[in-house]
This record gives sequence, structure tokens and C-alpha cells, in this order.
Amino acid sequence: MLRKRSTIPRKLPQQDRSRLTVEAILEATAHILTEEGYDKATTNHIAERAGISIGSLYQYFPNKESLMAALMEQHSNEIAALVESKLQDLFDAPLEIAIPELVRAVIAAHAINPRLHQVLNEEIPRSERLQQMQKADEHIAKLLGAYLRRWSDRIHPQNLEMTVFILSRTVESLCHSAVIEHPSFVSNSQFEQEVSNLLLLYLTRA
Amino acid sequence: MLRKRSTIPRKLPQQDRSRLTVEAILEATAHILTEEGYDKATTNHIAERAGISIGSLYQYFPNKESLMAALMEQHSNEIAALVESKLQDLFDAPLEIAIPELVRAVIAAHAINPRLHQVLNEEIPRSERLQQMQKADEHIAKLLGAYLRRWSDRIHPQNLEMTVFILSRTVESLCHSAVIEHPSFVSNSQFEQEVSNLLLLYLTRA
DNA sequence: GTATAATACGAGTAATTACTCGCGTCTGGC
DNA sequence: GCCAGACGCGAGTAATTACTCGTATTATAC
Repeated sequence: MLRKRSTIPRKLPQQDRSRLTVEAILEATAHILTEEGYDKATTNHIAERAGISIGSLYQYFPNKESLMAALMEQHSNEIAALVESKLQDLFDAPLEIAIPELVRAVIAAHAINPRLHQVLNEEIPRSERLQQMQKADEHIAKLLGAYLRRWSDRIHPQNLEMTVFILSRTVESLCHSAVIEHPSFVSNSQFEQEVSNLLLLYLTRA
Repeated sequence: MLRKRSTIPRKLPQQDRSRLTVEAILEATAHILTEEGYDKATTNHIAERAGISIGSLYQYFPNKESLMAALMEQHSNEIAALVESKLQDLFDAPLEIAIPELVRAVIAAHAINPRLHQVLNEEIPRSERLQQMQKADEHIAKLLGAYLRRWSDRIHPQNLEMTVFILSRTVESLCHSAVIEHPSFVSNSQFEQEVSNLLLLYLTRA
């Protein structure tokens, strides 16, 4: 239970076998987190599951926190990539098209590995450092802001920053909880329609 | 780091001095959680801050988890009490009155001790047992459901369960994040107006 | 083929921390 | 004033677990 600071990798893998090692470590971490939860995810257990030694793990991750950070980043990127590409595709689409598509994308992104997403968001001890890792959200917020400005003549709420906040929080929170707590909601399309309605009515007052 | 199960108090305080002890323990726990965060909240540190011995702490709480559970319950009850009484007062009030009042109440409830609420929700390791502690939410969901049924002739969304889910999640999530991340939003009334609009437009389509 | 760097290994260490237990003190009822 | 039980005490224990370090193995450059 020593404390260290750096979140960056201790050493970058240079040969193929070490790249495989790093991959195996991340895969094992994700697997254990999803299947057994955070408190079973000891570094020794992760190394064992990855089929490598504990020493090798610490050759690439200076401490446990950096390992979790790396996994969070990887997972965030996967989700963000989906949503971002959708947002860019929809930049010129009107609200009535874009919002439902966005909601669909966010739900789909959360459905990739809901349990991992949950553990990453709710179980992992959130040190100061890890708090800031929500930069994925921030980038999406930026894109969303750009989109809303693009269509600002059709949007009623005037405070752009607040609107972005309300929109992104609402979508994220609803999709996240729904995937975890109400899988039945997600399987048919009623839920995404309702969420889309919620947002569309707010934005357009129509 | 031993593991135990029971979340119920080991022993009920019977004399006044022990009731004071229990109070002091809970107060110290809340104080340390808000000021220093979860990982500084060791049982020994809590006992020290409470001005009692570690042995006394374990006379009333069989393990650390039960202590956290007790604090969560106390805090949940404080919040729920506010929201519930508002909901009951507003049972016969139309949506246009009730929804803004509800939003105000939820914001006010979250503003009591935002940092404690955050730590309780985000930092404390969520064992299976603690997950279910969200019964406060459930009770509020019931009341909200009753209210919506009472006014169902003025409400468009037909799936009551889903509507309750969407409403409660949205309010909770927006108020929670706003209080923590955007205190400036909360200080003027624009934010609560926007949130009220979001929900009202969705419910009434007007 | 050899030198050098990269990678892998894993038994061991140090630090933390939840929790116990035996004993001392206080309180209330009689 | 005495006694039984409630309450308080805190040094010590046991278990866990993140992390090190000296050594062995493998790849690459020449």
C-alpha cells in the first residue's frame, strides 16, 4: 500500500513481446474488474491472470493507479470514438435527426461493456488524479457545443454552456443507468425515443 | 483488512454517554470524509477525531462497512426527508407548480453538504451490500409515481415506470453534478428554471 | 558469435490498517 | 454502598497487498 504519483508508464514497450505483455495486462485487468470487481483486482492477481510475473507488470506501470488510468483511458477512447464520429457525421443534420442518432450512439457505446463501465465509474477509488480523466467527456462536450452553435437559430435555451451541460449530463446519466439497471428498456426502442423526445422538446420548444 | 458481513450495529447504545459516543463517531466520520476523503478515513483516525478509543468504535459498529452504511443511511434520510415532504405537500399541485418546486427541493437537499454527498456516492467502495442502500431513491420514486398517476391525464408519456425512471434520474443527476461542478449555476435561479423546463416540456408537450 | 540492451521472473519486504481482547472505569438500581 | 452490566480503553495482532531488486532469459546490433 505504498503511494506513488506518476500516472505515466514507467517504460514504453519496444519489442513485440513486451507489447503483447502490456496488452495482456490490460486485458486481464478489464476481465478481473468486470468479472470479480475492484477489490479482487490485486496487482498479483492481475499478473497471474495475464500469465506474466508481477515484476513484469511493474516494468510498464509504475503503480496500480497508472494501470487503472491506462485502462480507463483505453475504455474512454473506445466510447468517445463512437460518439465523436457520430457527432461529426451529424454536424449538418437538423436536431430532429441528430438528437435521436446521438442517443442511439450513446446507448450503443454504453452497451459495449456495461459492467466494465460501471466498475470504472463507480468502484475504482477516485484519487484526485483519476478525477480529471473525464477528458473524454470534455471533448464530447466541445463537439456538442459546436453542433448546438451551428443550429443555434433553432434552439431556444440561450445559455450555451448550461445547455451543453444539461444535455450531456442527461444523456450520459440516463443511458448509463438504463443499461445497468433496466436492460429491458434498452432492448426495445421506446427508451431511446423517450430520451430523444425529452431533449428535443427542451431544445426546440416544439 | 479483515472481511466481515453484518451491517447492523453490534450493540445498541443504552445509556446517554454511549449515545453521545455513537453521535461523535458519525460526526467524525462525516467530517473526515468531507475534509480529507475516503482513504484518510481509517477507523483509528475516525476514533481519534471523535475523541474516543478504537475499541469503543467497534463496540457499536462491527466493521468499517457498517459505519459507512450508518452514515449513508443518516445522510440519505436527511435528503429524502426534504424531498419527500415537498412531494407530499405538492401532491395536489399541478405540474407547472410541482415540478419547479421539486427541482428546487432537490437542489437544496444536495446543497446541504455537497462534498459529503459526493464522497458517499463516488469514493466509498461499493460492496454489494452498500449498493442496495439506495432505498431512499426508491421511496422517492414511489411517491413520484403516485404523483404522476394523480395527474396522468395531463401527462403525455404513457409508460409510467419509464417516466419515473427518466424523471428521477435526470433531476438527481443534474442537481448532483451542478452542485459539485458548477456552483455558479446553482446560485442564480436560471439553472433550476432550465431543468424545470426540460421536465415540464417533456411531461406536458406544451 | 558476442556484447548489450530489453524483457521476464518471483520470492521477499515494508507498510498499512481493520479489528481483538483483556482489563479498567462508570452508572443506575437496590 | 455495593454489584452487575454497560461502557471505555489502546497496545497489540494478523492479514493483506502494493511494490522492489537481484538474477535469469531472450532479442538485437555489429
